[in-house]
Amino acid sequence: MSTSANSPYHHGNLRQALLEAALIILEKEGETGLGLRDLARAVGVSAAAPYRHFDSRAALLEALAVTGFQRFSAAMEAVAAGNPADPMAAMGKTYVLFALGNANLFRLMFSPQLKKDGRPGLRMAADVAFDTLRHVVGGDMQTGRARALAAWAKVHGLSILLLDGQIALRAGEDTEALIAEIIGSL
Amino acid sequence: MSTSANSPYHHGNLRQALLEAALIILEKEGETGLGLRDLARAVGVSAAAPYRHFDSRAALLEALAVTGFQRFSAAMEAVAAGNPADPMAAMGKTYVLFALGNANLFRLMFSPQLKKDGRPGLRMAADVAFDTLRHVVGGDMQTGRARALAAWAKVHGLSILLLDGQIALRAGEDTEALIAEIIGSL
DNA sequence: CTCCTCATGTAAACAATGTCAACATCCGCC
DNA sequence: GGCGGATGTTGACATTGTTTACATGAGGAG
Repeated sequence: MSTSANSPYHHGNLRQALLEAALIILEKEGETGLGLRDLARAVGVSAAAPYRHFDSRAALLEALAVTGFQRFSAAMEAVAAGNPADPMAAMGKTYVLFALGNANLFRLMFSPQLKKDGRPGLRMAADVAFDTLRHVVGGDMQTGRARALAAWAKVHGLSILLLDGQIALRAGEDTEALIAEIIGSL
Repeated sequence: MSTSANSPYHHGNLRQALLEAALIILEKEGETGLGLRDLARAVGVSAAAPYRHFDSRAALLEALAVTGFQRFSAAMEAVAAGNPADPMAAMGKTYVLFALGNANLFRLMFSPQLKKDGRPGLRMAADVAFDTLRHVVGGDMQTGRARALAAWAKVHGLSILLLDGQIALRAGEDTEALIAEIIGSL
Protein backbone atom coordinates (compact mmCIF):
# COMPACT_ATOMS: atom_id res chain seq x y z
CA MET A 1 0.00 0.00 0.00
CA SER A 2 1.48 3.27 -0.98
CA THR A 3 -0.63 6.08 0.39
CA SER A 4 -3.29 4.74 2.71
CA ALA A 5 -6.36 6.76 3.55
CA ASN A 6 -5.25 7.79 7.02
CA SER A 7 -2.07 9.72 6.41
CA PRO A 8 0.82 7.53 7.48
CA TYR A 9 3.51 9.02 9.63
CA HIS A 10 6.07 8.45 6.95
CA HIS A 11 5.14 9.84 3.60
CA GLY A 12 6.88 7.13 1.61
CA ASN A 13 8.50 9.30 -1.00
CA LEU A 14 8.57 12.88 0.05
CA ARG A 15 11.34 14.71 -1.82
CA GLN A 16 9.86 13.50 -5.10
CA ALA A 17 6.40 14.63 -4.04
CA LEU A 18 7.88 17.93 -2.89
CA LEU A 19 9.61 18.49 -6.19
CA GLU A 20 6.51 17.70 -8.20
CA ALA A 21 4.24 19.90 -6.12
CA ALA A 22 6.87 22.63 -6.13
CA LEU A 23 7.02 22.57 -9.91
CA ILE A 24 3.27 23.03 -10.14
CA ILE A 25 3.22 25.86 -7.63
CA LEU A 26 6.22 27.45 -9.31
CA GLU A 27 4.55 27.61 -12.70
CA LYS A 28 1.30 28.86 -11.24
CA GLU A 29 2.51 31.37 -8.67
CA GLY A 30 6.06 32.24 -9.60
CA GLU A 31 9.20 31.81 -7.57
CA THR A 32 8.08 34.23 -4.87
CA GLY A 33 4.81 32.42 -4.43
CA LEU A 34 6.61 29.19 -3.69
CA GLY A 35 6.79 29.20 0.10
CA LEU A 36 8.08 26.27 2.09
CA ARG A 37 5.05 26.23 4.36
CA ASP A 38 2.54 26.31 1.53
CA LEU A 39 4.50 23.63 -0.25
CA ALA A 40 4.55 21.43 2.83
CA ARG A 41 0.82 21.94 3.32
CA ALA A 42 0.16 21.09 -0.32
CA VAL A 43 1.93 17.76 0.13
CA GLY A 44 0.17 17.18 3.44
CA VAL A 45 3.19 17.34 5.66
CA SER A 46 4.43 19.58 8.44
CA ALA A 47 6.36 22.77 7.81
CA ALA A 48 9.70 21.42 8.95
CA ALA A 49 9.52 18.15 7.06
CA PRO A 50 11.14 19.42 3.85
CA TYR A 51 14.32 20.09 5.81
CA ARG A 52 14.90 16.34 6.01
CA HIS A 53 15.41 16.38 2.24
CA PHE A 54 16.65 19.89 1.44
CA ASP A 55 19.05 21.96 3.47
CA SER A 56 17.19 25.16 2.73
CA ARG A 57 14.66 26.75 0.46
CA ALA A 58 17.49 27.67 -1.86
CA ALA A 59 18.52 24.02 -2.06
CA LEU A 60 14.96 23.06 -3.01
CA LEU A 61 14.97 25.71 -5.70
CA GLU A 62 18.33 24.49 -6.91
CA ALA A 63 17.08 20.92 -7.23
CA LEU A 64 14.11 22.22 -9.18
CA ALA A 65 16.34 24.17 -11.53
CA VAL A 66 18.57 21.14 -12.02
CA THR A 67 15.64 19.04 -13.18
CA GLY A 68 14.79 21.91 -15.47
CA PHE A 69 18.21 21.79 -17.07
CA GLN A 70 17.99 18.03 -17.46
CA ARG A 71 14.62 18.32 -19.14
CA PHE A 72 16.03 21.10 -21.30
CA SER A 73 18.99 18.99 -22.37
CA ALA A 74 16.74 16.08 -23.22
CA ALA A 75 14.49 18.25 -25.38
CA MET A 76 17.51 19.65 -27.18
CA GLU A 77 19.07 16.29 -27.93
CA ALA A 78 15.76 14.90 -29.07
CA VAL A 79 15.03 17.67 -31.52
CA ALA A 80 18.60 17.64 -32.80
CA ALA A 81 18.37 13.89 -33.41
CA GLY A 82 15.02 14.33 -35.13
CA ASN A 83 16.27 16.97 -37.56
CA PRO A 84 19.71 15.87 -38.73
CA ALA A 85 19.55 18.15 -41.76
CA ASP A 86 19.52 21.52 -40.02
CA PRO A 87 19.83 20.99 -36.27
CA MET A 88 20.58 24.63 -35.54
CA ALA A 89 17.25 26.06 -36.60
CA ALA A 90 15.27 23.26 -34.98
CA MET A 91 17.16 23.68 -31.73
CA GLY A 92 16.65 27.42 -31.71
CA LYS A 93 12.93 27.00 -32.07
CA THR A 94 12.85 24.34 -29.36
CA TYR A 95 14.95 26.57 -27.11
CA VAL A 96 12.43 29.38 -27.29
CA LEU A 97 9.41 27.12 -27.04
CA PHE A 98 10.87 25.48 -23.96
CA ALA A 99 11.25 28.86 -22.34
CA LEU A 100 7.69 29.85 -23.20
CA GLY A 101 6.28 26.50 -22.11
CA ASN A 102 8.08 26.48 -18.76
CA ALA A 103 8.26 30.18 -18.07
CA ASN A 104 8.95 30.29 -14.37
CA LEU A 105 11.15 27.20 -14.42
CA PHE A 106 13.23 28.76 -17.18
CA ARG A 107 13.58 31.93 -15.16
CA LEU A 108 14.58 29.90 -12.12
CA MET A 109 17.29 28.13 -14.11
CA PHE A 110 18.90 31.49 -14.79
CA SER A 111 18.06 33.04 -11.44
CA PRO A 112 20.87 35.21 -10.12
CA GLN A 113 19.80 34.31 -6.59
CA LEU A 114 20.82 30.72 -6.94
CA LYS A 115 24.21 31.29 -8.45
CA LYS A 116 24.97 34.01 -5.96
CA ASP A 117 25.58 31.42 -3.24
CA GLY A 118 27.79 28.67 -4.58
CA ARG A 119 25.18 26.12 -5.64
CA PRO A 120 27.65 23.89 -7.50
CA GLY A 121 24.91 21.49 -8.52
CA LEU A 122 23.13 24.12 -10.56
CA ARG A 123 26.33 25.25 -12.18
CA MET A 124 27.15 21.68 -13.11
CA ALA A 125 23.74 20.98 -14.59
CA ALA A 126 23.91 24.17 -16.62
CA ASP A 127 27.37 23.32 -17.88
CA VAL A 128 26.27 19.85 -18.89
CA ALA A 129 23.28 21.24 -20.73
CA PHE A 130 25.29 23.80 -22.64
CA ASP A 131 28.07 21.34 -23.35
CA THR A 132 25.69 18.98 -25.09
CA LEU A 133 24.30 22.00 -26.90
CA ARG A 134 27.77 22.96 -28.04
CA HIS A 135 28.54 19.40 -29.02
CA VAL A 136 25.45 19.13 -31.18
CA VAL A 137 25.99 22.50 -32.81
CA GLY A 138 29.27 21.38 -34.24
CA GLY A 139 32.77 20.64 -33.17
CA ASP A 140 34.68 23.74 -34.09
CA MET A 141 34.11 26.28 -31.40
CA GLN A 142 37.51 27.57 -32.44
CA THR A 143 36.71 29.13 -35.77
CA GLY A 144 32.98 29.71 -35.54
CA ARG A 145 32.91 30.67 -31.91
CA ALA A 146 31.63 34.19 -32.41
CA ARG A 147 28.91 32.95 -34.71
CA ALA A 148 27.84 30.26 -32.28
CA LEU A 149 27.77 32.68 -29.36
CA ALA A 150 25.81 35.18 -31.45
CA ALA A 151 23.24 32.54 -32.31
CA TRP A 152 22.97 31.52 -28.67
CA ALA A 153 22.60 35.12 -27.56
CA LYS A 154 19.89 35.75 -30.12
CA VAL A 155 17.88 32.70 -29.15
CA HIS A 156 18.28 33.32 -25.44
CA GLY A 157 17.44 36.99 -25.74
CA LEU A 158 14.39 36.22 -27.83
CA SER A 159 13.24 33.77 -25.19
CA ILE A 160 13.50 36.32 -22.42
CA LEU A 161 11.98 39.19 -24.35
CA LEU A 162 9.00 37.04 -25.27
CA LEU A 163 8.77 35.75 -21.72
CA ASP A 164 8.68 39.26 -20.34
CA GLY A 165 6.09 40.35 -22.85
CA GLN A 166 8.54 42.88 -24.16
CA ILE A 167 7.96 41.77 -27.74
CA ALA A 168 4.28 42.20 -28.45
CA LEU A 169 2.47 40.09 -30.98
CA ARG A 170 0.59 41.91 -33.67
CA ALA A 171 -3.03 41.24 -34.40
CA GLY A 172 -3.53 37.75 -35.73
CA GLU A 173 0.16 36.98 -35.50
CA ASP A 174 1.33 33.51 -34.69
CA THR A 175 4.00 33.04 -32.04
CA GLU A 176 5.79 30.20 -33.75
CA ALA A 177 5.83 32.07 -37.03
CA LEU A 178 7.37 35.10 -35.37
CA ILE A 179 10.01 32.93 -33.72
CA ALA A 180 10.91 31.29 -37.01
CA GLU A 181 11.06 34.62 -38.75
CA ILE A 182 13.36 36.18 -36.17
CA ILE A 183 15.60 33.14 -35.91
CA GLY A 184 15.80 32.97 -39.67
CA SER A 185 16.91 36.56 -40.06
CA LEU A 186 20.67 36.55 -39.68
CA MET B 1 24.07 72.62 6.18
CA SER B 2 22.94 69.41 4.66
CA THR B 3 23.09 66.77 7.36
CA SER B 4 23.55 68.44 10.69
CA ALA B 5 25.18 66.54 13.51
CA ASN B 6 22.05 66.03 15.59
CA SER B 7 19.67 64.32 13.22
CA PRO B 8 16.70 66.58 12.67
CA TYR B 9 13.27 65.09 13.05
CA HIS B 10 12.49 65.79 9.43
CA HIS B 11 15.06 64.48 7.06
CA GLY B 12 14.64 67.23 4.51
CA ASN B 13 14.69 65.11 1.39
CA LEU B 14 14.13 61.49 2.18
CA ARG B 15 12.81 59.73 -0.92
CA GLN B 16 15.81 60.99 -2.87
CA ALA B 17 18.18 59.85 -0.14
CA LEU B 18 16.34 56.53 -0.02
CA LEU B 19 16.66 56.03 -3.76
CA GLU B 20 20.35 56.87 -3.78
CA ALA B 21 21.17 54.61 -0.85
CA ALA B 22 18.99 51.89 -2.32
CA LEU B 23 20.88 52.03 -5.59
CA ILE B 24 24.18 51.58 -3.79
CA ILE B 25 22.91 48.69 -1.69
CA LEU B 26 21.30 47.13 -4.75
CA GLU B 27 24.52 47.03 -6.72
CA LYS B 28 26.49 45.78 -3.77
CA GLU B 29 24.13 43.20 -2.29
CA GLY B 30 21.64 42.34 -4.99
CA GLU B 31 17.90 42.75 -4.97
CA THR B 32 17.40 40.27 -2.14
CA GLY B 33 19.92 42.06 0.04
CA LEU B 34 17.97 45.28 -0.24
CA GLY B 35 15.78 45.18 2.85
CA LEU B 36 13.60 48.07 3.90
CA ARG B 37 14.94 48.07 7.44
CA ASP B 38 18.56 48.03 6.39
CA LEU B 39 17.85 50.75 3.89
CA ALA B 40 16.13 52.89 6.51
CA ARG B 41 19.00 52.37 8.91
CA ALA B 42 21.51 53.30 6.22
CA VAL B 43 19.75 56.61 5.72
CA GLY B 44 19.44 57.11 9.47
CA VAL B 45 15.70 56.92 9.73
CA SER B 46 13.18 54.62 11.36
CA ALA B 47 11.94 51.44 9.73
CA ALA B 48 8.50 52.80 8.92
CA ALA B 49 9.64 56.11 7.48
CA PRO B 50 10.00 54.89 3.87
CA TYR B 51 6.28 54.18 3.81
CA ARG B 52 5.63 57.94 3.73
CA HIS B 53 7.22 57.97 0.29
CA PHE B 54 6.65 54.47 -1.11
CA ASP B 55 3.55 52.36 -0.72
CA SER B 56 5.56 49.16 -0.43
CA ARG B 57 8.93 47.63 -1.02
CA ALA B 58 7.79 46.78 -4.52
CA ALA B 59 6.99 50.43 -5.16
CA LEU B 60 10.50 51.40 -4.04
CA LEU B 61 11.96 48.82 -6.37
CA GLU B 62 9.76 50.06 -9.17
CA ALA B 63 10.95 53.64 -8.71
CA LEU B 64 14.51 52.37 -8.78
CA ALA B 65 13.91 50.47 -11.99
CA VAL B 66 12.26 53.51 -13.55
CA THR B 67 15.35 55.63 -12.92
CA GLY B 68 17.33 52.81 -14.46
CA PHE B 69 15.28 52.97 -17.64
CA GLN B 70 15.65 56.73 -17.80
CA ARG B 71 19.39 56.47 -17.41
CA PHE B 72 19.38 53.72 -20.04
CA SER B 73 17.44 55.86 -22.49
CA ALA B 74 19.78 58.77 -21.96
CA ALA B 75 22.84 56.62 -22.62
CA MET B 76 21.26 55.26 -25.77
CA GLU B 77 20.32 58.63 -27.18
CA ALA B 78 23.73 60.03 -26.37
CA VAL B 79 25.66 57.31 -28.12
CA ALA B 80 23.33 57.38 -31.10
CA ALA B 81 23.83 61.12 -31.43
CA GLY B 82 27.57 60.71 -31.12
CA ASN B 83 27.83 58.12 -33.88
CA PRO B 84 25.55 59.23 -36.70
CA ALA B 85 27.31 56.99 -39.18
CA ASP B 86 26.45 53.60 -37.75
CA PRO B 87 24.16 54.06 -34.73
CA MET B 88 23.16 50.41 -34.58
CA ALA B 89 26.56 49.01 -33.69
CA ALA B 90 27.34 51.78 -31.24
CA MET B 91 24.00 51.30 -29.50
CA GLY B 92 24.45 47.58 -29.28
CA LYS B 93 27.79 47.98 -27.57
CA THR B 94 26.38 50.60 -25.21
CA TYR B 95 23.43 48.34 -24.46
CA VAL B 96 25.68 45.52 -23.31
CA LEU B 97 28.08 47.77 -21.46
CA PHE B 98 25.19 49.38 -19.60
CA ALA B 99 24.02 45.95 -18.50
CA LEU B 100 27.49 44.97 -17.32
CA GLY B 101 28.09 48.29 -15.61
CA ASN B 102 24.78 48.27 -13.73
CA ALA B 103 24.29 44.56 -13.31
CA ASN B 104 21.72 44.40 -10.55
CA LEU B 105 19.89 47.48 -11.71
CA PHE B 106 19.59 45.98 -15.18
CA ARG B 107 18.25 42.77 -13.71
CA LEU B 108 15.77 44.75 -11.65
CA MET B 109 14.53 46.56 -14.74
CA PHE B 110 13.53 43.22 -16.24
CA SER B 111 12.48 41.60 -12.99
CA PRO B 112 9.43 39.39 -13.42
CA GLN B 113 8.41 40.24 -9.84
CA LEU B 114 7.72 43.84 -10.62
CA LYS B 115 5.68 43.32 -13.73
CA LYS B 116 3.71 40.55 -12.10
CA ASP B 117 1.72 43.09 -10.08
CA GLY B 118 0.56 45.85 -12.35
CA ARG B 119 3.30 48.43 -11.81
CA PRO B 120 2.22 50.70 -14.65
CA GLY B 121 5.04 53.13 -14.01
CA LEU B 122 7.66 50.53 -14.82
CA ARG B 123 5.84 49.43 -17.91
CA MET B 124 5.61 53.01 -19.09
CA ALA B 125 9.28 53.74 -18.49
CA ALA B 126 10.25 50.58 -20.36
CA ASP B 127 7.99 51.45 -23.27
CA VAL B 128 9.43 54.94 -23.46
CA ALA B 129 12.97 53.59 -23.45
CA PHE B 130 12.31 51.06 -26.17
CA ASP B 131 10.31 53.53 -28.22
CA THR B 132 13.24 55.91 -28.39
CA LEU B 133 15.40 52.92 -29.23
CA ARG B 134 13.08 51.98 -32.06
CA HIS B 135 12.92 55.55 -33.24
CA VAL B 136 16.69 55.87 -33.44
CA VAL B 137 17.12 52.52 -35.15
CA GLY B 138 15.10 53.67 -38.10
CA GLY B 139 11.56 54.39 -39.05
CA ASP B 140 10.41 51.30 -40.85
CA MET B 141 9.48 48.72 -38.33
CA GLN B 142 7.19 47.45 -41.04
CA THR B 143 9.67 45.96 -43.45
CA GLY B 144 12.72 45.41 -41.27
CA ARG B 145 10.83 44.39 -38.17
CA ALA B 146 12.19 40.88 -37.98
CA ARG B 147 15.73 42.15 -38.46
CA ALA B 148 15.31 44.78 -35.78
CA LEU B 149 13.84 42.32 -33.31
CA ALA B 150 16.61 39.86 -34.08
CA ALA B 151 19.24 42.50 -33.37
CA TRP B 152 17.50 43.45 -30.15
CA ALA B 153 17.24 39.83 -29.07
CA LYS B 154 20.91 39.23 -29.81
CA VAL B 155 22.07 42.25 -27.86
CA HIS B 156 19.75 41.58 -24.94
CA GLY B 157 20.65 37.92 -24.81
CA LEU B 158 24.34 38.71 -24.94
CA SER B 159 23.88 41.10 -22.03
CA ILE B 160 22.19 38.50 -19.88
CA LEU B 161 24.53 35.67 -20.75
CA LEU B 162 27.54 37.81 -19.90
CA LEU B 163 25.82 39.05 -16.75
CA ASP B 164 25.18 35.52 -15.60
CA GLY B 165 28.73 34.47 -16.35
CA GLN B 166 27.37 31.96 -18.82
CA ILE B 167 29.77 33.13 -21.51
CA ALA B 168 33.27 32.68 -20.16
CA LEU B 169 36.13 34.84 -21.30
CA ARG B 170 39.15 33.05 -22.63
CA ALA B 171 42.62 33.71 -21.30
CA GLY B 172 43.72 37.23 -22.07
CA GLU B 173 40.49 38.02 -23.84
CA ASP B 174 39.03 41.49 -23.72
CA THR B 175 35.37 41.91 -22.88
CA GLU B 176 34.74 44.79 -25.25
CA ALA B 177 36.46 42.98 -28.07
CA LEU B 178 34.29 39.92 -27.54
CA ILE B 179 31.18 42.07 -27.53
CA ALA B 180 32.16 43.77 -30.74
CA GLU B 181 32.98 40.47 -32.36
CA ILE B 182 29.66 38.89 -31.43
CA ILE B 183 27.62 41.92 -32.37
CA GLY B 184 29.47 42.18 -35.65
CA SER B 185 28.75 38.60 -36.63
CA LEU B 186 25.41 38.64 -38.38
C1' DC C 1 3.63 87.14 15.75
C1' DT C 2 0.61 83.21 16.92
C1' DC C 3 -1.75 79.24 16.14
C1' DC C 4 -3.20 75.49 13.65
C1' DT C 5 -2.88 72.15 10.09
C1' DC C 6 -0.92 68.65 7.63
C1' DA C 7 3.07 66.39 5.76
C1' DT C 8 6.61 63.81 7.68
C1' DG C 9 8.92 60.84 11.10
C1' DT C 10 8.74 57.42 15.35
C1' DA C 11 7.47 53.54 18.27
C1' DA C 12 5.24 49.46 19.02
C1' DA C 13 2.88 45.83 17.40
C1' DC C 14 1.17 41.93 13.90
C1' DA C 15 1.28 38.29 10.61
C1' DA C 16 4.07 35.50 7.79
C1' DT C 17 8.35 33.29 6.61
C1' DG C 18 12.69 30.49 6.83
C1' DT C 19 14.96 27.79 10.09
C1' DC C 20 16.28 25.06 14.12
C1' DA C 21 16.08 22.05 18.38
C1' DA C 22 13.74 18.57 20.96
C1' DC C 23 10.66 14.94 20.71
C1' DA C 24 7.75 11.11 18.25
C1' DT C 25 7.20 7.38 15.04
C1' DC C 26 8.27 3.53 12.43
C1' DC C 27 11.05 0.89 8.63
C1' DG C 28 14.46 -2.49 8.23
C1' DC C 29 18.26 -5.09 9.81
C1' DC C 30 20.80 -8.07 13.65
C1' DG D 1 11.80 -9.56 18.78
C1' DG D 2 14.06 -5.56 19.65
C1' DC D 3 17.07 -1.67 18.35
C1' DG D 4 18.94 2.26 15.60
C1' DG D 5 18.73 5.63 12.38
C1' DA D 6 15.95 7.79 8.98
C1' DT D 7 11.89 10.44 8.64
C1' DG D 8 8.12 13.45 10.38
C1' DT D 9 5.98 16.68 14.16
C1' DT D 10 5.68 20.32 17.41
C1' DG D 11 6.95 24.49 19.20
C1' DA D 12 9.88 28.20 19.24
C1' DC D 13 13.05 32.10 17.42
C1' DA D 14 14.78 35.82 14.50
C1' DT D 15 13.75 38.56 10.72
C1' DT D 16 10.93 40.89 7.40
C1' DG D 17 7.17 43.75 5.32
C1' DT D 18 3.50 46.34 6.90
C1' DT D 19 0.05 48.92 9.77
C1' DT D 20 -1.75 51.83 13.52
C1' DA D 21 -1.45 55.35 16.91
C1' DC D 22 1.25 59.00 18.34
C1' DA D 23 5.03 62.89 18.02
C1' DT D 24 7.19 66.68 15.68
C1' DG D 25 7.73 70.75 13.33
C1' DA D 26 7.50 73.64 8.79
C1' DG D 27 4.73 76.99 6.87
C1' DG D 28 0.46 79.40 5.71
C1' DA D 29 -3.99 82.01 7.72
C1' DG D 30 -5.50 85.30 10.62
